[in-house]
Amino acid sequence: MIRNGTKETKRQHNELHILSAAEEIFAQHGYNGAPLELIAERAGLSKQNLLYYFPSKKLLYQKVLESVLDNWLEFMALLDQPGKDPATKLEHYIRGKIEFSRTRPNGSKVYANEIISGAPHLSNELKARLLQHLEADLKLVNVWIAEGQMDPIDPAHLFFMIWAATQTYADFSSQIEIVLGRSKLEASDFEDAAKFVTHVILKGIGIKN
Amino acid sequence: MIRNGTKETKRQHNELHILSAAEEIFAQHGYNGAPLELIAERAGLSKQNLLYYFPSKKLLYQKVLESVLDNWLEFMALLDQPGKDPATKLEHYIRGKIEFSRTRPNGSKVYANEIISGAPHLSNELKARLLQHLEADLKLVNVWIAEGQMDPIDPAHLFFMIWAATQTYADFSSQIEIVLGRSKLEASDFEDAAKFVTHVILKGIGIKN
DNA sequence: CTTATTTTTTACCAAAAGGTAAAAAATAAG
DNA sequence: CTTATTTTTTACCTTTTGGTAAAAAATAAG
Repeated sequence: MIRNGTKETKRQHNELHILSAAEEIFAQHGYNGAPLELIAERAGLSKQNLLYYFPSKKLLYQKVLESVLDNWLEFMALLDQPGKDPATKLEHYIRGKIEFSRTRPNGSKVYANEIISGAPHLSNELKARLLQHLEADLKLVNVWIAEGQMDPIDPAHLFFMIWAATQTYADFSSQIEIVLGRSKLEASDFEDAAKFVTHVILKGIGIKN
Repeated sequence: MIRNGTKETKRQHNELHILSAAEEIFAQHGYNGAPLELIAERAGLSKQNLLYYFPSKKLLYQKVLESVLDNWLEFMALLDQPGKDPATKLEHYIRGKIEFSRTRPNGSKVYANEIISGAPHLSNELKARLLQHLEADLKLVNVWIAEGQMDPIDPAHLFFMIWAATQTYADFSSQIEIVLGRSKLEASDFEDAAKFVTHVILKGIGIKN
């Protein structure tokens, strides 16, 4: 068995390339509508060669999903956001989510597709991980409410709104592009979005700052 | 040729039944993942018989999409909402969208899937219809801003937020169910959602009332 | 009752697509 | 250079699935 760096690096390189191609094609065509051949072509190899790295379509898809969720959860911890007051932490949280939509729109779309379909491929482990992270965030918001730093709203719905309002710039980009008259959303559009969402939500839940 | 009411009614009845089944199956499996046979089964007839009413899968899908969008646009006209002041009109608008999510979740999912995939089946005619309706709503909000009845925000982003925050209760229901610990969202959940979204958005854009 | 029309069923078909098996080629190790 | 290991290619195979053609059955018209 070969264990040196070079070999491992080449395999990893190929795998990352395939995962990236898969994320794009799955985002555009959905799980069922994405032929392995198209993913392989985008990754620059043959379907059979792709199957050598990922023995099945389902497994490839799950790896993509896992990678996306890992990335998504990075931005999840409200407590870990810079700043001390709720206003700063929430703004960073919202900006993190918008940034995710901007830099990884395909990942967002794959995830959205999966949830819309009833999350048939999402493992219980991933679901648990998501819930666990959210628990901590819900608690923190409840503390803020108890301290009178914001209106007494239901924290769960707050997160539903933040997720929806930020992800829409990735998932529904084709619609937003039409409305804004863009061929593709630009950095300034995402900045506008971040400002807007932050303003409305912070003010809307009565954050004092 | 037979032109009496009974015959026409039977055909229409079957077509509506098929459209309803298709909406459900397309929502759950996406366009490519939805076999005609499954739709036919759900509608209570054979695949070939379904093909008698809708000569192709694409055509069936487009009819579903058209029906959903028609329904969606009904709730679009901000001006037509009851009430005189911005607060009342906006609340009705938001509640209409939430009601759409509650009563036609499958339609919402089909539409979401279509947009996420880049709207490959959405005709220019439907897109134009959507834009036209939105234009009027954007103008109205701009008037409200000019009159100093609300903060000077970008109306387009306001609508993106309202759409996202309301549709999420249909499209992402599987995730929301997990977080709220429900096996299925209940009427009270939608009422909570309507109250929350209305509160945060009206307050967030500085509506005076 | 007979004929015309509509609806449903039966029998197929061709293309797409996921996956397998094994040979061939490339690469690394000794 | 020879051998072992990894990667790529070639050749198939099977199932799924959208769609067609025509016969059969049901229904309505005269």
